[in-house]
Amino acid sequence: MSWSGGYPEAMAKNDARRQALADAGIAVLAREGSRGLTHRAVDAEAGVPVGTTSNYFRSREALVTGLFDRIGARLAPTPEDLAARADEPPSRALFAAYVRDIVRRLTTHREVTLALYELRLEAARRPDLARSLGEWQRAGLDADVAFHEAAGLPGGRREVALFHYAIEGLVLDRLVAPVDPETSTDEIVDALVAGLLP
Amino acid sequence: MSWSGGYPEAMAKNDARRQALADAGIAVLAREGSRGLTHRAVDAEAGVPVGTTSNYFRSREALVTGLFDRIGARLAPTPEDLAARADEPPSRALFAAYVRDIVRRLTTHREVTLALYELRLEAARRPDLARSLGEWQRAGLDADVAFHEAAGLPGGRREVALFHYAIEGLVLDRLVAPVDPETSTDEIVDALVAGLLP
DNA sequence: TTGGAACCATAACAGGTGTCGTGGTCGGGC
DNA sequence: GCCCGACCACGACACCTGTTATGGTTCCAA
Repeated sequence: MSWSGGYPEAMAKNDARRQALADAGIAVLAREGSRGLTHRAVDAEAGVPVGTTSNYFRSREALVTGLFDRIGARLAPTPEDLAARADEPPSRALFAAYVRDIVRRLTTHREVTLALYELRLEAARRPDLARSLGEWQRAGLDADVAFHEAAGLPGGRREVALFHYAIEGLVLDRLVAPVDPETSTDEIVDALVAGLLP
Repeated sequence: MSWSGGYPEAMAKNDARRQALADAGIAVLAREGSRGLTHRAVDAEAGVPVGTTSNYFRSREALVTGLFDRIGARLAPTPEDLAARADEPPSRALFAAYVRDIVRRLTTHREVTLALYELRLEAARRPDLARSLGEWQRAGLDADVAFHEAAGLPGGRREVALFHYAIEGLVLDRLVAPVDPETSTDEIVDALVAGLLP
């Protein structure tokens, strides 16, 4: 409790290792939940000696923040994701395919997506995290709106946001306990697009 | 819900107290997250001596299950909620009002709703909880579908499920970090109804 | 070669947590 | 009256967690 002597401010900076630890943390977060996310659990998951995670992320708060950054990086659409369909003429069908891709990406990366929901709840009670999360989400929405308008599709920010809500809810449902398992995810997405695209 | 058998033997049975503890647990779960949900924390929240929660819910798993039961009870629509608008002629506007009510109920009971999301994530990694949750959700959807059809509104189970997804996502967004704070929640609900009701 | 800085492994410690046991209190039936 | 069971307060204990300290290792520049 005597930090007056001054512990060297230097913190581990090996970025590859830090990233590996963050990935391990995401895995733990998805598998064990917020409750199981501890320094030692991340150490075990990453197969590194006890204490390593503690060296890289001084406090649990720092660890959570680090995970959030990494999740953002891992879930961000790759450039080719965006470019893939850029040369096709815009259409409702194209948009539907685009949204299907997003949902597929999220449900496929179950681990990362669940970890993100977990962090979202953490943000519900940590204002600083909420701010970061809000900025990140809004930036994502901005990009979606830009894409939307560049494609000449109808609807503005408000309408694109509707998809955001619906997709968030759909993915959570599908990842945890589907209420309507008979209907395929793609069908649902198509129905959403049919209704919500003006 | 199907597990209406007795409590595990040799356990406290005072239902009023058990319920009070569950409510305290919900408060803790919402405020501190899954991580902060401990027997002692519930004791403190409920203002009872240390050990009480442990007496009523022998293990943490039992505690979580108990909370889930209580949340179900607290979020279930009261009969008058359902009957309130039953005598008005069915219309899109009436349905919109109905959905607005639901969303308002969820966002107002921030505590309970956040706790429910928390449990949902817990269910993502505990199959037995996922089963209970699935049954509960499906029962809710059944009721919604019945109401929907009784009101003579267009659309079946699949369409009602779309509302389920959209509302889940919307409420989470609103409770944590709204991406589109300018638009009022009621406006959003109206837009969803306009689009998703066939 | 040597100095030192960054990086890493390990230990230590104070506190928190799940779980079980044990005795005490209270109220209603004999 | 008294006794029995339900209900409850409290303590104990082994384990886990966050955090900090410290000494060793590696590697590059002087």
